[in-house]
Amino acid sequence: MSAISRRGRQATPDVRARRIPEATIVRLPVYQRILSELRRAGVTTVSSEELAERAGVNAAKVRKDFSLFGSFGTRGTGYDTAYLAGQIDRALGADREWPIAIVGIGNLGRALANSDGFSSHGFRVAGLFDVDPFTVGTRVGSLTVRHLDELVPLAHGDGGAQRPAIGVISTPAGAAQTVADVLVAAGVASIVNFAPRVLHLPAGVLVRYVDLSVELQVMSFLLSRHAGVLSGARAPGVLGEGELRAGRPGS
Amino acid sequence: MSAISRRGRQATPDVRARRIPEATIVRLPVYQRILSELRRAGVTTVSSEELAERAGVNAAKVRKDFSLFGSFGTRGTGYDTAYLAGQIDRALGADREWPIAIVGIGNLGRALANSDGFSSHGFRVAGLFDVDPFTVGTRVGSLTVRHLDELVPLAHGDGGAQRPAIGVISTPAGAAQTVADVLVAAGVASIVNFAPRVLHLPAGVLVRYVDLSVELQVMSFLLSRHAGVLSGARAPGVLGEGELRAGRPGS
DNA sequence: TCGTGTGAACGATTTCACAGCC
DNA sequence: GGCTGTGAAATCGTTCACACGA
Repeated sequence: MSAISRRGRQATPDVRARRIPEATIVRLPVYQRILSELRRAGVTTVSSEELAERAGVNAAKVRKDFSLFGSFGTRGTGYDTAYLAGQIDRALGADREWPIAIVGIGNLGRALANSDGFSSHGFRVAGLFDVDPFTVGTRVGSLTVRHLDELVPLAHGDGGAQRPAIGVISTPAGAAQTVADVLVAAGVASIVNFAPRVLHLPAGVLVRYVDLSVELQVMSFLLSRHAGVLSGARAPGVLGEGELRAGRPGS
Repeated sequence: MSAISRRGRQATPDVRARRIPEATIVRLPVYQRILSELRRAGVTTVSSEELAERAGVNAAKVRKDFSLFGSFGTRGTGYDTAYLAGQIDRALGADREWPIAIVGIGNLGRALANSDGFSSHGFRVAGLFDVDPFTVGTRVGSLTVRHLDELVPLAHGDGGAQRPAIGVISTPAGAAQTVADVLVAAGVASIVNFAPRVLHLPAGVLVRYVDLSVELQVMSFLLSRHAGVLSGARAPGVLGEGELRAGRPGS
């Protein structure tokens, strides 16, 4: 029960060891994007207020988010856009190289392979895999799609030099668990799963889920409640009037 | 300051008027998916424990989530899978019809148009729009891609009968704001934006954001911290050892 | 004076723990 | 005896409000 034995408690004010809320991490890419735009426009300094406005959050949140990583701003002036961008990159690990393997080269896999978000911030699409004989061998961007069976030997050859840091699953739901097993066998310990399936994996493997239809479902929930309000008793939904800007950016 | 004037406060225990945490709503689709699998497997009853295990959350959360909508279970037995599934559908508005328009028919738009998540739970892809002359006129599934310019007249003709309930933006980031403006002009008051851009919209328009690369960036954050741990001082990241199952399903 | 950085207050969500019902 | 439903406690995240430094 000492200050250090309890996870999350921190006796030292050492910024590098502070626990960062997941909510903060998710906002960093949004700030980063806005900083890029500002820098492209030649803006060298920005206040938490201005940044908050553009990100659709409030200024206190912006300041608190950054303060978790250190003191990046200048009182009375604001934040230096270039310096701040560099610090966010460092916090997100965007200053390293993260080779990605995408498994499942349907429309979604292709969209991901070609997307900016998968080819910047340190990410590099390093391998594309599928099992469909009509897909294997085709080219997507500058890469040729290989058969999934090649993944394990590839990852173990060469002392693991070709092993991807992150595996992305963009297959139909039915194939997701099998693909995950292959990724684990290849020694890939971080998986981002776009298939709507909860994966069962050995402890120590990191998984993050992206479900393309959740936000649609959240929307239908909100619309139903709204409709309910229009046609009957007042029912406060998730959101009250006035702050209808929901979803990720926007508080 | 009365019980009803304060948003979120509720004097009445009326279940239909209770404020539902967004965190709960986001979990409902996951429960729903698991229930479908169980039902297909012929399972008629499930305990909160079992469901929690499969969803990667804890049992108390499952029970609390459902209790917000009413008492669906039977003490000593568990939940009836069919009945529970029906209740979740009702809560999510999946018992109504939600016509969707997808704007931006690249790989992502095509993936969404063909995905199960956009053709079940009450959703129906009702229109596909783009501005690229090589894309307009092509068929995707059973629909022909139309020019974005057709959206506004279509939505206003016929007394609004053809107006989509939800607009989905799957264009490049640069086009997102313009498309959003068109959707608003068409009278579409709910937007799900897959483009990495914060949208500026009139009050009253609901927006939800899906950023395909955030989870990748969260992953690189986690991996950096991990690497930091391996090569230096102990730093508690977002997650401690033992509960590495992060991302959406999984607490 | 202006705007950051941050304790402290607040609000939301999760977890605990157990009473109540089947 | 087993499992739900739920107040109460604990935890986590947001917002306030102001001291402090440029």
